[in-house]
Amino acid sequence: MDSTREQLQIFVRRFGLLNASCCDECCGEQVSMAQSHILFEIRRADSPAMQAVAEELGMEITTFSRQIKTLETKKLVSRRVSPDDRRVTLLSLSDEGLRVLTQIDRYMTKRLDHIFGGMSVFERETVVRSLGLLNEAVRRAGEAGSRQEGVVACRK
Amino acid sequence: MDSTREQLQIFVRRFGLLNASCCDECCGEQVSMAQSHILFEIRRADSPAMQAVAEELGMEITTFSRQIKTLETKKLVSRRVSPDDRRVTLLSLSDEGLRVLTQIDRYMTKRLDHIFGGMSVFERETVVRSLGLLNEAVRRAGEAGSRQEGVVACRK
DNA sequence: CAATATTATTTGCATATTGCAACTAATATT
DNA sequence: AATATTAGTTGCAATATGCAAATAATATTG
Repeated sequence: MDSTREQLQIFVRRFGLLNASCCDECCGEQVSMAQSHILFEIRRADSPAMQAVAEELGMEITTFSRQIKTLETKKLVSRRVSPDDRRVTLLSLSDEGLRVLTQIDRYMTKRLDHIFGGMSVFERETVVRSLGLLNEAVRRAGEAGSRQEGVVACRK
Repeated sequence: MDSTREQLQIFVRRFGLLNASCCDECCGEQVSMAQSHILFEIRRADSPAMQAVAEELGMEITTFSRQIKTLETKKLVSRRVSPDDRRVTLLSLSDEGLRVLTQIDRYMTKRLDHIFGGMSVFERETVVRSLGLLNEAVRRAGEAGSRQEGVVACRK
């Protein structure tokens, strides 16, 4: 499990770099990595409330609020008041926002193709399946209220 | 490959949250996530030069320089001039720095144990092996000069 | 049903992070 | 010796972040 922690740490870091270079080099629009995550998540959920997205991304609602403001200014995201609860703001991608995200997708996919290209078909399948397992496991571990029971006593 | 991009994106994000909550909740010292990555990398390499670490982490050397200054102030990292080239600064963890990092390790490992706990032994092995493959593949794809040949024409 | 509590979101403010350009010091090249 | 390159630092302006407080809408409760 020890080397697993290391493998994960390194992998996640490298993937982050990939992701960042993508947001940088890709599309002309200036989209930060945080913002690309936001776009990604808005697309994934269907007209999600601000709360929901912020939580999923582990972002302070306050920071999130400001990011959305920026994305709205850039005309990549639009908001509307929920008909069910007028406190709630629902988010959706504008056509342009979707276009930008699609471009990022394309870029990432191309990079990933390249990375996976060095593997055998069998390896590739194994890896993809593993990612599924991993995500599922993280989700399961998370929903049991990671904050509370996950807290480890480790202050000196 | 499409769903792979999605799986990866989500996984990396969630792992990032795990990591962040760790830096937060764990050890009393105030260590940001970026800083924990720096500690991690200094330990992994042996007395690496600033350049090397900054590059591995994909951090601007200028930002990195300041982070190191902070970590030095916190007495978690120490620097010394390279005997071979006096322009070069070599980094190493202080005892305290190592202690903090070890604490973060413990915390992460415990969390990971929990996550992997929901899997069968077989699944676990598959996943760990896949991570190895993935890292290897990313490394290979990276060393061929990802910047140049990886660039995809995608400006509108 | 009025008073109170809760929830969603925004804003002010202080701090931390980042990127770029310019600078210093040391080493390499010519 | 003059010039170029490399490692690292610093100033400055732009962002991003966290916390506390404010606003507005909905829920709860006596």
